[in-house]
Amino acid sequence: MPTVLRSDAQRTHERILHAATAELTVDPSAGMDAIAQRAGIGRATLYRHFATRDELIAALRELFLDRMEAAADASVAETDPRTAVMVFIEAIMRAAAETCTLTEATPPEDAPDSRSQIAIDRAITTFIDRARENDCLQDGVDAAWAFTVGKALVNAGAREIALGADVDVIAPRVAATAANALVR
Amino acid sequence: MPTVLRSDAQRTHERILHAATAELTVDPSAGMDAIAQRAGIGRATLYRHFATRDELIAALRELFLDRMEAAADASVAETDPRTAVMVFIEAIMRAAAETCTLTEATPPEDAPDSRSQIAIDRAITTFIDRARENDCLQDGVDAAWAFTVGKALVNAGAREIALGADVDVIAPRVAATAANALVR
DNA sequence: ACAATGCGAGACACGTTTGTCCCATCTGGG
DNA sequence: CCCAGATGGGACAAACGTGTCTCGCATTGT
Repeated sequence: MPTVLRSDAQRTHERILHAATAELTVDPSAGMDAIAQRAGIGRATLYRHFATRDELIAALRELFLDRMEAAADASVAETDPRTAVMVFIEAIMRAAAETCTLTEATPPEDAPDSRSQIAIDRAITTFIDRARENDCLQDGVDAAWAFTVGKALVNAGAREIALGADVDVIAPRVAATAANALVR
Repeated sequence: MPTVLRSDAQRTHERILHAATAELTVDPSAGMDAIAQRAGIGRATLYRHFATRDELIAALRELFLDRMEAAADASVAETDPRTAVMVFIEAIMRAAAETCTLTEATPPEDAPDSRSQIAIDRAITTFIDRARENDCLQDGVDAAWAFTVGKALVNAGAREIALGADVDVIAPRVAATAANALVR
């Protein structure tokens, strides 16, 4: 694998990311064979792009964290708590539908993920504090629970989409549901 | 395996159900080895109680559907939509924590599950209709979405509990969050 | 106490998945 | 045009999970 990819190889690379997202969202224990097949490539080619299954999953996770970080930054700008949640969640939802997955069976492990995790935690904390000030937080919601609920709903939405539902109908719906769940 | 179990065998049987619930909730692709280990028994013993992994999962599913059916019946009695959701979800949540799991990677498959599935569908439909009449349904919520959201939240809660959280704090919290998400 | 039953541990065969390698073939960019 | 780079397919070993079996030891219930 040279340092720069040829145009067709780059296309393949992205097709893999997309296929892996869809396949793993539907079945987190999907094998390399199933992923390659969905991507419409040979298994050998898949291994040329990602040496191991773990490496592929790590790449997906990395990509997703980037998108999440961007969504976090964008949502901190929103002053209204409810709008902030909706912007944040909808962005994440669309990201999850395109090229990424949340770690389902594999929690944050023990690695703190340094980089993006921090930005996300900060965004959530900011949102919680702001909502608390405005007294529009639902009872019993704290940062940890907000994260759990958001993750659960986005995963559910991603699953729907991977199963054929339309992003443009699911994403706003997930955002609205999350907002209702967390904010008064 | 005789028709009636000896007292110790019955204890083992329940320890298996409990351990399998916890293990599979955390990692849906957990192997028989991991389950046996968490139950504190040998792998051979596990196979004496459940001939195959599928059989174990089917038993779990069956148990859970029973509990869900009971919860459904109880919640139809509630006239207030919000209360109905909370009663329903909290009951399911506690059931999921004890001896059962929702099918994560394995959707309803193609088997309609006849028996309990019907009672559950009926409960959800009843609730939706009633809520719509009272005009207290959140925008964009229909039966399918209510099911998806409920499932996602209960799964998330079950995961927290399997990871060590207290049922008595999680169950009401999940119920409240689900109610907020679905009902105005 | 004793016989039936349940249990743990380990060995085993089998199928599936992972990851590697090779070779023939196709394709993109200079 | 041409060749380095990319791909597909197939063969392969190793690792892993499943399910079966056996043997010796512990527990139950009478």
